[in-house]
Amino acid sequence: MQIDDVDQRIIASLVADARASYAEIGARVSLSAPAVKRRVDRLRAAGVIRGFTAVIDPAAVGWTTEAFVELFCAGRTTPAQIAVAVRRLPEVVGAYTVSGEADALVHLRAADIAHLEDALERLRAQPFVTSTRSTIVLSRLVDSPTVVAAPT
Amino acid sequence: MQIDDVDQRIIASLVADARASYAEIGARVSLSAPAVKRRVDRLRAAGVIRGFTAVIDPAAVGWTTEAFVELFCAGRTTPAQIAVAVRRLPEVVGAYTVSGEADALVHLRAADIAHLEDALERLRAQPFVTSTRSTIVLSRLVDSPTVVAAPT
DNA sequence: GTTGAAAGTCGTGCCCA
DNA sequence: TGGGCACGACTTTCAAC
Repeated sequence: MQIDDVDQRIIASLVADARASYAEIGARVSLSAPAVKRRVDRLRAAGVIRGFTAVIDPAAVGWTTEAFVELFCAGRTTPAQIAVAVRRLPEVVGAYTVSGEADALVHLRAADIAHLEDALERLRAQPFVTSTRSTIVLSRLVDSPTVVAAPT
Repeated sequence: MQIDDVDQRIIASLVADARASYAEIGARVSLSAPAVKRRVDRLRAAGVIRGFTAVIDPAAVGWTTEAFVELFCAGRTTPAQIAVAVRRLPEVVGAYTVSGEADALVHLRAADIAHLEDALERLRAQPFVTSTRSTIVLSRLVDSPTVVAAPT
């Protein structure tokens, strides 16, 4: 899909505040509210904008422990298999196939160490997982929900 | 702050759709729109809800290359120093101090390999960085913007 | 792409239980 | 706390330009 820089600025506006009114966004990008709505509808239909979400403080909802787990998988494991498996764990907030020694990197978020260990156990129970290497997060320095190009 | 399970369900609603009206959320949690608004205002003021954002397809905006970079830092480097440095790079979408060999883990998102290399160079230019180890993301299996407890 | 008008919905402050 | 009401603003869909 073609995205011009007006679209970019609309996206940046929505990333900064997803509850902004179309009139408000229009003022920032010099467009009328109906014009903004049409562009947003088009961007949503095209899958560029996947949805709108609230950014929650993980600690406030009791999600205080995080880890990154490197996954080492059996020879003929496909990314799709890994994807299916990790999506079953609600503790998984991110998962990627990666270059290097490990086959995948899984980002876990849990209530506490015990919960984390429990999730890790379920992850290791997958038949294709040969071994794992965990790295506990000590503190969160940056955690942008999404970062998009230049603002207004 | 005290969060009851009505708050939890309101949060879950907003995470699922940040543009839902208060009346809509109220219908799901059996509350009137003003009551929902008051709770949301309170949650925002308390920092539980940090804001509302759009979930963007990174590929659609030209952000196609990702990497995780392990940072090895000089002896007396504080997390605050690392935080300041990584926040200066717009390519950083996440950064954490971690247990294990490395001191920090930085999640980068760039337009392409050249851009990634450029960002990495700027990261390595920090005086406290003694060395880095990069892991390129081959594919994104899961990338939840936020995951919160049980839905409605 | 724009404007302007229509009807319906929503946000939000205020008051009462 | 919660709900109800009221007013103004916003959304959304038209039409016509």
